[in-house]
Amino acid sequence: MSQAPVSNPAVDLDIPPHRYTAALAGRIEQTWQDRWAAEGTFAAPNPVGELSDGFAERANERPKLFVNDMFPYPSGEGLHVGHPLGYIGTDVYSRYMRMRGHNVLHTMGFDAFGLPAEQFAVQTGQHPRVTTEQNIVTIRRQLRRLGLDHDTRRSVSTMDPDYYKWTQWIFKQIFASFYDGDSDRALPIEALVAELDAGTRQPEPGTNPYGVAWPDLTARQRNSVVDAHRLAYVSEAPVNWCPGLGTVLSNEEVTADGRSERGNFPVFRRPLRQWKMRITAYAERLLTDLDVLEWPESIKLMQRNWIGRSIGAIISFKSALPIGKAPSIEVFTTRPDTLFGATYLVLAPEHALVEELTAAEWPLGISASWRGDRGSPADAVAAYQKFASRRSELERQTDQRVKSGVFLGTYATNPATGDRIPIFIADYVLTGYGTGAIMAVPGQDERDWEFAEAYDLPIVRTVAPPDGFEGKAFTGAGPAINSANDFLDLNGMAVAEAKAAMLGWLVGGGHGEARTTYRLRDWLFSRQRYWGEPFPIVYPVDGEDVDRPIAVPDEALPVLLPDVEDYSPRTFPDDDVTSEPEAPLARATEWLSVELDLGDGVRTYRRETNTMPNWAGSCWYELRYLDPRNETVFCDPAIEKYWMGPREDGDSGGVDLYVGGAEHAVLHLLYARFWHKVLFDLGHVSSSEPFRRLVNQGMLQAPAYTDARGMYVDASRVESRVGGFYYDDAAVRQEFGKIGKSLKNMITPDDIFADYGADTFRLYEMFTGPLDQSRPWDPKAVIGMLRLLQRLWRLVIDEQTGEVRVSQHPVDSASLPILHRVIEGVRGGMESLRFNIAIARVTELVNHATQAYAGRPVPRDLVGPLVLMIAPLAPHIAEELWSRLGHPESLARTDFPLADPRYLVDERVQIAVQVNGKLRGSVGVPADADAAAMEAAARQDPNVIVHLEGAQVRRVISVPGKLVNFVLG
RNA sequence: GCCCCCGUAGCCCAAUGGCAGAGGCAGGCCCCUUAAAAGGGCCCCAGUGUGGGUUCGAGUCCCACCGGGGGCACCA
Repeated sequence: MSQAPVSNPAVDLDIPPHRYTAALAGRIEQTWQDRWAAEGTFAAPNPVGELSDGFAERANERPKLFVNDMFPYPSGEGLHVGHPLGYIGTDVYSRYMRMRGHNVLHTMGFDAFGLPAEQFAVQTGQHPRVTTEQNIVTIRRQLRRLGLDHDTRRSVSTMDPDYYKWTQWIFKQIFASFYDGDSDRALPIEALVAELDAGTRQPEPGTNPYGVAWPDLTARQRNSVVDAHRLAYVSEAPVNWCPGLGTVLSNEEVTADGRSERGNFPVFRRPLRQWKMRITAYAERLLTDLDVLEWPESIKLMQRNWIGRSIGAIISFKSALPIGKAPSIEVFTTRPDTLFGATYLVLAPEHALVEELTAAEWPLGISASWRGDRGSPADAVAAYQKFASRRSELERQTDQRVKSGVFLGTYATNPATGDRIPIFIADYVLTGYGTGAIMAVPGQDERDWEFAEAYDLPIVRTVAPPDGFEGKAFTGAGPAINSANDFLDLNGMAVAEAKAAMLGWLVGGGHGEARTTYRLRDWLFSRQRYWGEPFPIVYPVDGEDVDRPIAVPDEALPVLLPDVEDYSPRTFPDDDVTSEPEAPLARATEWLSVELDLGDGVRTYRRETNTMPNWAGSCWYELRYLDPRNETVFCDPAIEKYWMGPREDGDSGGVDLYVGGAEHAVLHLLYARFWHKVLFDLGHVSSSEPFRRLVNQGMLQAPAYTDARGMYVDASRVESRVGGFYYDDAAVRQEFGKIGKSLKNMITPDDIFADYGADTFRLYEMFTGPLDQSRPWDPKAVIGMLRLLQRLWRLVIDEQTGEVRVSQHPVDSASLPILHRVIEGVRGGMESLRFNIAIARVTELVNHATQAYAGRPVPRDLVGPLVLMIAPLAPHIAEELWSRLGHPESLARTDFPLADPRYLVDERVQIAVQVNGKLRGSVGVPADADAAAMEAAARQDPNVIVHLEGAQVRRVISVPGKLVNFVLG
């Protein structure tokens, strides 16, 4: 590597030949990027295995640190200036911590599967792999140009078969497991089968629909029962079908107004046979383990809300059907105390008991509204079910929540009152929550009140509203009323007390039990798309186990994504409710059918044609970074333990610092926690959480401009003049918004590299505020950081000769306290991720040195620490100056400067003197002056004497080193 | 409708409950320059969104409201 000084070509005679310009910065930066790559400066050694070279020198006896960014989706536009905000933040932090002696792992990969790549590929007619690979090349170049300290050996891409082989392997692990409620963890499915065979365990409720016990089931039935316990399973259930995208979506991918998060298409609920992951089994652990994570409270709150724990009771209502078959209806309620006010029941339209509970004909005297104007209950129910299924979530919103439903013609008995109450179906009750059925208590529930008003049902208050209450349903706290029978009297009790009393009575009488439910639903895991991981699943085409999903053996992994003629998904008109999903892989006719010997001879199987959602690859990528080339295991346990293992008892372990956008609060971050916990339960990882500490970087907003018509104009062509902004001499209006094509305000890092260099760019992005705060990108303010680097450069390098101009003299005594205070401040800023403060401190020192040593060389002992302090922020210029100061080695592992405490305390300080809290003077005292000495000094101040004149001093507040306050009485 | 975060100079941002300003941009003046500026220096600029409260003392803690941003929303 050439160490010949780089200088400016003599193009402009007026600029000093060795001034730090953007052009010079660019040459320095690329030189150092080459050198870092050639020397493997940022290679983080593993304790064992292929990447363990250098562990003894670089890692042994040192603490480790695993810093990770949410990896990017490689879109066609490359990066804009908003993307690197977090990447630079983790880079500064990891460089700082490396200088603090840590073995730091920092790398970057690509979340390469997903919808946009597929859509882009369809548009351009190229294979998504080709376009995605091109995009990755572009982004890798941009990341390198930023000077990030990535260990590039560890980069992964989720579309790489060597990577998705292990995504499929983890899927198999999940598929081969069930959740054991007794030990509260996932266990291998074999353990379940063994216990069922031994009779020490019964199938979970709802998993054995055959009406006979396990020993009497046929082999096929047993398979079905076992499969229903798996953590990854196939089920026929209402799901989010999005005709506009041609695929089903998970709940997390549907917005509150019933549209797809991507593309904003309407979403419909309809029953389809799909793969799901039993994330609900982990609801409680996903909730409680949030407590130990160092995450932003807002993100924890969003996850808590999403998981949505409700504590309440299951209550059983007997139906009044004719002799023989009278099923009980189980409802979930958080307010068992209001049971005396339950005047009707409501089932979701899709509830499993609806058919059974539908009467043959209407009882006498039923009003037309209850009957839905139909001749028979069966007609009314069928019509209503059809109506409900055809309504998109969006329509349900826009209907202003007008309540609708029909009567089944059947009654149930309120176990507390013994009253006969009607059973309805209505779409305000949701299938997937609780038991899909409710007891309606209009007196204490607004929704039930509205329905009761619409259908003229009785309303009984069981909680006394306060005097003067004029509302309808009363949902607040108050004493119970109208709540007594021969065996139970709740009247007068407060809500909590009444709940407990009611629950005791319900349990004693066999009418119900305590129950906690969660809003979280199982994760819909299959997609009808091409560009994703194929499932490692096949189905026998004939025989006893026909159509049973079977995992292919590990040796058959990866199941490669086949090439198909047409990888575009089959999409439909947005509102085509009746359309059916159609997987592109079903067109790969040769791939579809496979001959395998899975232990019972060679047979023919058909492959699963759904693909995994693009969240799958990001559920575990941080683990693959640790051991990216391992061909026998997804990650060596010893390596995982080293980088991610718990630090002490009770610690979750996980990535030490994870930085990314808040938009993944309940998608990626919840799914990744779930997968990680399964891997933990099965003994594959030692950490129980993937990300110990999370920081959300803020969003960068850039100026955008609208013309008189309100249309966005190209921001790069807008000129700023006195009195406003102009585009082609026409006045335009400035606003700030998300950077991107739609606002025509794209700014790419490449532009900034060319105009200022990467170090200036890095400094600017870190300077505008704390990492977690959103801020505007002000194109005109970038120059300030270039000026800073120019001043720093001038302290070390003579702009005319290019010679190093530092002196060997000691730092003068006036500069020492400043130097050490700055060191202290920079450390504080680095550690709290408030790099803006670190930069301000460095600027202070640069400005001080510039003035204090104007016209004479700056001492080496001042410049050295200065260069090291700016190194994490502006690593290229720091390396260059460090090298020119005579150090042959990279500064990446040089100790970060440490403040000498002797210089942090002043000998004398100015303290404020207040009288009644108002500033009246200022006096100098020795820094270690005690309260009495400070008070004595304060009393000497002429202005203070005036204010104390003739007054009674009631109290004196003395804060050492800060102030004295006289409180007059 | 409910929940969370944020309001400090023209702008971006600092300030363990203790003298509101560290740093940068913009603006003004000066130096360097034939000239210019992406060079250097100096200067100007707010009483902390509003109203209460706690305190000797509040930008900081508490309450209410206003403004901005985000999340959730028929979840029993």
